[in-house]
Amino acid sequence: MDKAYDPESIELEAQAFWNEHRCFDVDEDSDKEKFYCLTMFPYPSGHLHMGHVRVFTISDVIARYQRMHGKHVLQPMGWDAFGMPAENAAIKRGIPPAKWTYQNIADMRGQFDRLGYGYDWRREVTTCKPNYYRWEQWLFTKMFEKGLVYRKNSIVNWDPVDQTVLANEQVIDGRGWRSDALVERREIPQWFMKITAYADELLEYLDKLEGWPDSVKSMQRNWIGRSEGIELSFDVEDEDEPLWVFTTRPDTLMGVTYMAVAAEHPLATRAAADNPEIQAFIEECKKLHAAEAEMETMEKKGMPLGISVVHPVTGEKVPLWVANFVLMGYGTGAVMAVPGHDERDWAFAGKYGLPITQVIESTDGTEIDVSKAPYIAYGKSVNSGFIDGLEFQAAFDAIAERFEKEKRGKRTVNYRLRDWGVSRQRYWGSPIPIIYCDDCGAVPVPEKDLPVVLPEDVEFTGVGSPLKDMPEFYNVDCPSCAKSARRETDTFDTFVESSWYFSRYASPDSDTAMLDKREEYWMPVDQYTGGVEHAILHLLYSRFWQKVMRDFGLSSADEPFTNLLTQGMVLKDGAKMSKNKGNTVDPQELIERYGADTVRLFIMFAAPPEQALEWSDDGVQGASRFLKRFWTAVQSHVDSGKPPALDTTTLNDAEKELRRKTHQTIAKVSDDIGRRYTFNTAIAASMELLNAVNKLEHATLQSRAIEREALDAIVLVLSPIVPHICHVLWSMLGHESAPVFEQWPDFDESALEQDTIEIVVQVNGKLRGRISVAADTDKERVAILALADENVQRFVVDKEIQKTIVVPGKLVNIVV
RNA sequence: GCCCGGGUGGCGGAACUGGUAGACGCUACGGACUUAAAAUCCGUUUUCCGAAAGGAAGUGCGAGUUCGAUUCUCGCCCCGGGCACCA
Repeated sequence: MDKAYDPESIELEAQAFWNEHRCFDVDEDSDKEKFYCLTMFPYPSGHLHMGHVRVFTISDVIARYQRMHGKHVLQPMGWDAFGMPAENAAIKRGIPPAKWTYQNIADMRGQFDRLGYGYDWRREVTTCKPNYYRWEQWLFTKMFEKGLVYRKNSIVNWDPVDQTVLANEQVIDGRGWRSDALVERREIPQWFMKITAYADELLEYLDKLEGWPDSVKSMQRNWIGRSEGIELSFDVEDEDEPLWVFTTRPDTLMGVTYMAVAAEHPLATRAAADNPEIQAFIEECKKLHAAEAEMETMEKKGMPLGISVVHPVTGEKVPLWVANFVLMGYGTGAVMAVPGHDERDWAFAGKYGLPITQVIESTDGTEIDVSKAPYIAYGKSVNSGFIDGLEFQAAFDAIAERFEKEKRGKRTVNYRLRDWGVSRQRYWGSPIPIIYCDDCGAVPVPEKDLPVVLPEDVEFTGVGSPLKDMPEFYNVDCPSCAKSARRETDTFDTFVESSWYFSRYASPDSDTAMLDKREEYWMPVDQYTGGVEHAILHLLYSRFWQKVMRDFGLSSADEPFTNLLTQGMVLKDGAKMSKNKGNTVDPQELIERYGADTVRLFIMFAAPPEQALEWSDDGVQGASRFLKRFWTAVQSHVDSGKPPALDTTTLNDAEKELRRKTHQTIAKVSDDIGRRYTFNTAIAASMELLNAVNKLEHATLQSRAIEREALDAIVLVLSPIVPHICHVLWSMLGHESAPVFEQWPDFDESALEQDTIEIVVQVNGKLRGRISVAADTDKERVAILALADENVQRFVVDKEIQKTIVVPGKLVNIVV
């Protein structure tokens, strides 16, 4: 009696085997080529979702594939354990964030194991543990000493009712998500990391990241936003200090008809002092919340400040305005406005009746009317005195020289990138290791006092941070002068933890250093896989920290991730799965019903990894059906006894054909998994081969040998994707070893050769016939045979042939 | 608003370097097996015309380059991701 395919029992059997042989525990081995395969670690929400299943399966397939190529593969797992959801859960259920988080981690670990992922769990990293975050506190104090961190005022969303800082996500239509109160912008002192000091290197190295998708590199390039321009000063009437602005278009300088400053600019503050209307406008600006998308889409508004600014070339007076779209934190907090040649300035000038003048004309003589639309493109200067007739670069240089000579300006490089604000006014995060002393100022916590441990047993109300109500936490002595001082109660942005965890996996137990020698062996990560939503922030911060760690001598790697795979989201009914929409599918239920292999197979088959994946319950059925067919095919093959040895010299055509298909499939799957990461087409090719095996007629003894070769191949090439069933089938096929220990199969070049090939014949690019020719037929002969085709003749007769294109081995196109 | 993707049958997708559009899977329909159902197996399935052979149209919309365009270029529409305190 045949054994039926029972996913659960064979999956537990395979997993027990891997555990027993410690298959996925790896230590440093300098004799072997290492392969560090990593996924973005999950936030321990407590529930495994389809997005997790997708990303971890992709990575596990790559890890198992590389392993079969003889690589020494490290695949670790850990937890991005700090963050807001734990605080929200604490408010809702009254459980302390730490307790909730640790429980979730325990629950999720079991779910991961059931899916058969090959992790080295000895290296598990949990970011909310003091033995982890102490080292980022330590590096922060080193960065403090080196001047790479600093404190400055910055804007937050303030909920006046809950007395809490809100994340952008918690501001809904300008109101606090829980209180429904109108949110205010508030300036508070916060800690910043000087990522801008690395802007040029972060930009330059993008060109060296050949294993990264172009789209991600392009997004980072634009995010850093390097622009070359000139910083120049305008004198302000009745003021000693000039007003500095940065512009990338100094060639339009003569078209300046007004200037604008941010609401927080000192000139605006001064003008508001004796003008209640300006005061009211500035107040209104402060109501806007901090997201850039809001800034860009809001109605552009402004008010004249009653201050005149002197144009540095003409000496004419232009009015100074305050405008809601000028950002204090970007550039100098002031802009020169050229409405004739800038979209936003043009709209603003039109709205408030400010003059619009033309100072650039097109180089090709196109008519320009700046009263109808601004002319943004580069061109030739006009109405511009000493730069008249000059094109962009010449005008740029002429202005730069003049201002530099007069010491009123200089060439500057400006970045869109801003320094990284790492302070969070939240409880569930790593404490920032700083102590404030009235005499010594901000003092970093000395190394011997690290880590600053976050108290885990707290009352959590959701109003402010509990740390602010814990004198035993914040009352400390100044490390420098021993006077009583106050500990920082802000915590780090959780992006700090995720900016270096990848290195810590190499030395997770090191308690004397952040990283040790083992880091040298494993880093950089060879393959990093994660959601495309992290294309900018996480990946840029990680690159920055890697460079900082390198500069502190902790690592010799310039970049953390050699190859990057950004995976798309899992959708259901066209939308992201979420509890709010009620369109979630619980992976756990599916695993119980169909087994881990079916879930793995479906999620890899449904779409290529970079694309969004549309969930389909029917598709899961299909995956399960395929595995049953696969099981049955192997079983009936085994049941009919041991096949004879393969003798390739005596094969009939059908056998040759199947053998060709076997080797084509090995070649295709190797390329699809190893190079293209198109797991869906690799699976499709394997399905085709199985279909061909089932169709083979057993006319000779050799046919069973051919069938065995094909089945062996399918088991091996599918083993990274559906490792459990393949583990058992491999043993059913009589092999003593297990697929995890096997080498990836090679394909036989000679099996791919074909005697006759099919050539497609087109007339005027339209398919009109097919001809079968010997593989070595020359071009001329192919053209003649093509023309002779009956159906082709119908379209060629009575017409003059103008051209015949022959694509060897593929097609003939006859142009009439 | 800005930056980055995507748009192909009833559905998920394939077509890798400009060369046969729709592989593979799902659904639906028809058939076999069964008292019946499930499961399994066989077949059909882009649309239109045609009994068939075959023909016409067709990859979001509009143009262009080319012997030939899902693929390249330009313009537009729609959908998704990111926009610095969600992770």
